[in-house]
Amino acid sequence: MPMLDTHSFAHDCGECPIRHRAVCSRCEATELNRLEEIKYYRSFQAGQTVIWSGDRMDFVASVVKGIATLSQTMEDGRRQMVGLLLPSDFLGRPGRANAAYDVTATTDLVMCCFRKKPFEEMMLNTPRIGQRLLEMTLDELDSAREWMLLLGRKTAREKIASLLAIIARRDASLMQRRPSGRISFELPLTREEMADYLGLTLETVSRQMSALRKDGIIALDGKRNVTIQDFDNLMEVAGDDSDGGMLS
Amino acid sequence: MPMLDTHSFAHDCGECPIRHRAVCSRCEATELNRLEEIKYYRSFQAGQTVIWSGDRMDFVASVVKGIATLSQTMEDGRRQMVGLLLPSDFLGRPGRANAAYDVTATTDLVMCCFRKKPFEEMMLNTPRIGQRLLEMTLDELDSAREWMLLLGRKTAREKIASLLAIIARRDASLMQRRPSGRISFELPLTREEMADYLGLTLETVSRQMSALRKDGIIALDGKRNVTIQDFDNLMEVAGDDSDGGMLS
DNA sequence: TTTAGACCTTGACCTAAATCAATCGGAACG
DNA sequence: CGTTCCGATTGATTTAGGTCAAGGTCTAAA
Repeated sequence: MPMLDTHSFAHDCGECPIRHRAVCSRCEATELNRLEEIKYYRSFQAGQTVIWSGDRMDFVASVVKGIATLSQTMEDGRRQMVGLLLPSDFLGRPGRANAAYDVTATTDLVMCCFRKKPFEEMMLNTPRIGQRLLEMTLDELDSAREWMLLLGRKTAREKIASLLAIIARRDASLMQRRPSGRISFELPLTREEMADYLGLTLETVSRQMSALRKDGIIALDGKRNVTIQDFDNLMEVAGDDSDGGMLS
Repeated sequence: MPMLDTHSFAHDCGECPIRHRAVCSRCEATELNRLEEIKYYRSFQAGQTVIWSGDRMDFVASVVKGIATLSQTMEDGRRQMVGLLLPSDFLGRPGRANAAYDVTATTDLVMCCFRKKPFEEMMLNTPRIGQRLLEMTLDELDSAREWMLLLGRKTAREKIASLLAIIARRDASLMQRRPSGRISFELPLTREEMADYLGLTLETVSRQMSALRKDGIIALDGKRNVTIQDFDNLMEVAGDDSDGGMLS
């Protein structure tokens, strides 16, 4: 999970990642020192729940390392993932007291947390933080809407291809290059998690992965290591024209 | 489409609706006069396209009257609605040049537009506008995520019930009361639009509406007038526990 | 009053994906 | 070195919803 940059809300934090750079690029030392005061770290093991939907949530946070998922569950157990939090992504909602989703650590996870009250106060004094947050929230909204197209209208095969494309694209962008041709990466999700993300069952996910392998679109090494034989080809299968960017 | 309140970004605009009140409740006359300067109105007829996905978009806007839909379309014509804009809802994305979705007027529509450049400048000087926008965007994100659960995991019957519940809830809230018991309203959407919204075909929508009628959950008068016999009962059918609030 | 054209409903049939069930593979552990 | 366990795969079968097709209903214009 490499990072391009390690700027942070706080002036000298070496761990919080890129997304916050815009926040601190014109930093005022006093405000940033305050941020430093209200900041603390929390770690979670893979599989641990960060917070349950409906629970009181008195912090906001930023993912430093690892992956977390946002999901909603119906009483009978049907579950839908509604977001993936990657390093640098923001969690929490200023101005709301309770969590709206279950947040779960998919891998080992480190979050940089800020107590909510002082964070909100600071947002008022430092408009740039709010502006950055608005930008990020709009990005997430676009991603969520792209995902709605996938959930509502794509076939199982297209869904799988879309998910693989998104992961590949993210991996490529961390290497600072356009995704194209052959790309390999390790899946950060189990089949069941993929299913919950795509609105499918795990059996269907498994079958479609096998089908894509048989059709030479991807290669599989073990369960987790995926090689995309040709990125453009995969995009074709995904039924995408635009280059949307879910994953947050 | 009644409105509770007609406050606006602009100090003395009698048409822009409630959502913006927080913006101008502490208004500084100078800024608001500037807003007045860059403001203009546009009207659309039912069925007209406000803007196509990918088109240059040099304004942001607020719905004054009528309903607009946001939708995404795949090359082969599959369409998914990703949002509904009701009076007071905001359209547009500060800091992005092109529209991300097709925006279509479902009914006759009046929008209050602001040229984007000056609007963005003003956001910098008037943090409260950005704060309000962040709040609204977070609400929309929650709605979108609730919709993801519906699209990914609910049955056709549950989807229809959910949509009816949402429309009923909105209607009730305009009357300033909690939805309960018997509620009647006029559907603002055709069967096809409902289908595009729910990730179904129009035939399935029609069949499920008939089924709900036969089961005594709803009554239909003509195609558009719906009476919910018992709201709590409908919620049961929708499979909802929480009282989420899509529709924006 | 007829005609035309949306929009909606209903039926018959089909298929993609869900469900149910058996098996496999590899890592962890005694 | 076998056993256990968890995740993944694969097969057989079922089913919810899609597809195709034939009317029906209402409005609006001729």
